[in-house]
Amino acid sequence: MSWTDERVELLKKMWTEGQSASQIAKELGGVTRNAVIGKVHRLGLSNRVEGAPAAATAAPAASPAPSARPAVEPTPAAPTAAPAAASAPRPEPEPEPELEPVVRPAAAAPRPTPAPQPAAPAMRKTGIVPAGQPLPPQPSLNEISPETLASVREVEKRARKISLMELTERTCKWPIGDPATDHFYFCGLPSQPGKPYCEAHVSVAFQPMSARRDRRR
DNA sequence: CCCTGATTCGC
DNA sequence: GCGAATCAGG
Repeated sequence: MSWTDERVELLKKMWTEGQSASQIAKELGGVTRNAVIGKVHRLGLSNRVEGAPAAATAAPAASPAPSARPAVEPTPAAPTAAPAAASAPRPEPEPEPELEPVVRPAAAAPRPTPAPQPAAPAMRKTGIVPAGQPLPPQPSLNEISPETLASVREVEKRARKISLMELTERTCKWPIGDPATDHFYFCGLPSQPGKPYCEAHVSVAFQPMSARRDRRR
């Protein structure tokens, strides 16, 4: 494979969108992520802008780049979409240590069900969508704090939007959209170790008891 | 171990 | 120019 104009264009597009090198490599096919990264650098479109959560601690000490350093400042303030939750004094996006493993199958759960899965994943288990209601997966949004909800919506814009077949042990399996339409897909972002969802979705699937509060409806 | 991007250097 | 190997960090 070679870097045809079309392939380079797709590379630029995906890189700009914030896709990872490996994702781009998979999409292009015939190249490894190394090839993609190498190309990215040669094209000089390194430092991605926008809400780049990257910050991969580049050049810790040795950066012998003689003249390849445009001396571009890494953006003073990088609000990595971290809308500090309920008046948080500290900008710590880290999950509270006291976070109870209380599972909240948001989608209809009269009583505390020990089922560690909201709904869609359950579907995955049986491979069958309960014939009853057309849309069982989506959690009842009225029980989630507006902060978290906003954060999730933001994350879902960046979702990889992968298909069922692309799910792996480490991709977020949170369903997005209506399974009955072609606008359905799975989050696909990196899942938290040992959990089926990414950080954002874990936060809505597993909530501290304290965060639970009735919302008028 | 999984992943990320960065850099080097032989081709 | 290319990209595997390697490095460094999460």
